[in-house]
Amino acid sequence: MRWNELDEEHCSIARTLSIIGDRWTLLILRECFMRVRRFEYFQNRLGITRHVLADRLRKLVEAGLLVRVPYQERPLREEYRLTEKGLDIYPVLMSILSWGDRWRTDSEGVPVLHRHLDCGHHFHPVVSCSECGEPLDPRRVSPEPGPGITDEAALRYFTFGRHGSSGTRPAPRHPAPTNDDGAVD
Amino acid sequence: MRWNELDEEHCSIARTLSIIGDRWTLLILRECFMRVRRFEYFQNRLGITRHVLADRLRKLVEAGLLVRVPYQERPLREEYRLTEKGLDIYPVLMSILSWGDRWRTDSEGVPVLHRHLDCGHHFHPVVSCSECGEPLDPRRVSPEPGPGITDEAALRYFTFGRHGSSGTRPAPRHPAPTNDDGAVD
DNA sequence: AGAGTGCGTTCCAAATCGGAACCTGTCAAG
DNA sequence: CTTGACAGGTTCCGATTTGGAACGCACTCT
Repeated sequence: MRWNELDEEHCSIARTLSIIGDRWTLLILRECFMRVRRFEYFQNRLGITRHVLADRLRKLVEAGLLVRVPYQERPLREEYRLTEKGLDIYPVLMSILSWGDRWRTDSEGVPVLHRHLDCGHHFHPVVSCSECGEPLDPRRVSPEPGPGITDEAALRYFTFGRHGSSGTRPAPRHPAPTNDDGAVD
Repeated sequence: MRWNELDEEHCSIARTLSIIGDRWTLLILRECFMRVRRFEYFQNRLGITRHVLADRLRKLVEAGLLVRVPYQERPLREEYRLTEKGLDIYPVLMSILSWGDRWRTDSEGVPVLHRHLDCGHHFHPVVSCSECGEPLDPRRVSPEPGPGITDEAALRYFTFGRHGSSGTRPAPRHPAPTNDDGAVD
């Protein structure tokens, strides 16, 4: 599968990754949430190549996560601002941050704290169920085919095993879990 | 900044993206949560090049998100299983999925529904504050330097503008917001 | 007139990717 | 004893993408 076919996949994760799943895009969006809006500032803060930065900003505008808003005329200068669609990436960034805080922090402690202005406390983000409010445990979630899936995609995602040149085969038995090596799933 | 310098950044987002911020890694992890564990199945389900798959699996094992667990001897065959560190990526995947469900779903509806086995309902993930439980609004969160940041990184992240060859300059005034083009932040 | 600013584009070498073929143990069938 | 299948890679090559630096352009400021 080539990368530009990804946004035709019948999977919200694949479709989303076709926009934000590259090396620089999420870092650019992080800067946006830090109120960085201009080409030069993105470039200097991130150390990204100007060429790649121009390309990523253009793609983010095309995808509707950013808009160009003029801030002066003569010469026309525009800055990049988050749209609502772009703002809505925030949970993704915070989830990534939270993982990094937990798993990639050295003895010094976390690099950045986040204060919730509504309650006044330092916090970390929690992902929970919209219906009952409980934090999500991946082992307690069951994916099911939704209305927007095709038969072919349903077969691909919901039957275990291989798909492609060699035809369908019965799903293999999972061997009994041997959770003595750090494997937990 | 080159990509392999990213994990030395004093930022949990950059550090995390140095592991999962490439084209394929999150899709591989999505398959892991679907109980896919073997090389051939990853390859057939994702359509990824064997070369790249071998590389990404090796890096995920090195990073501690997956472990290799033997499932037969003669010849030795190992499968890839999520560790707790890998399982903890789940909120990231669900946040990405949720964005895709909201913003990239056509008229057909979402491709995959998720049922929470604890409450029995279809749900979508909500990211909220660990302290007060309210859903997070990015405009109501204030980042602050934490104990693990360096002076240099604090300067970089918390002062607006450019850093690098041309020296520090005063932060520019933000122009008054002109929210008439879809820009919301 | 000359320097500075902001936002790109162009050029080239290096790294990475996609696609296909090939390699290594092992077992089972003919 | 040869052949084929299977699982999990590795090797090779051409195409794409990236990093790094220089350059272009439309202004403004001194």
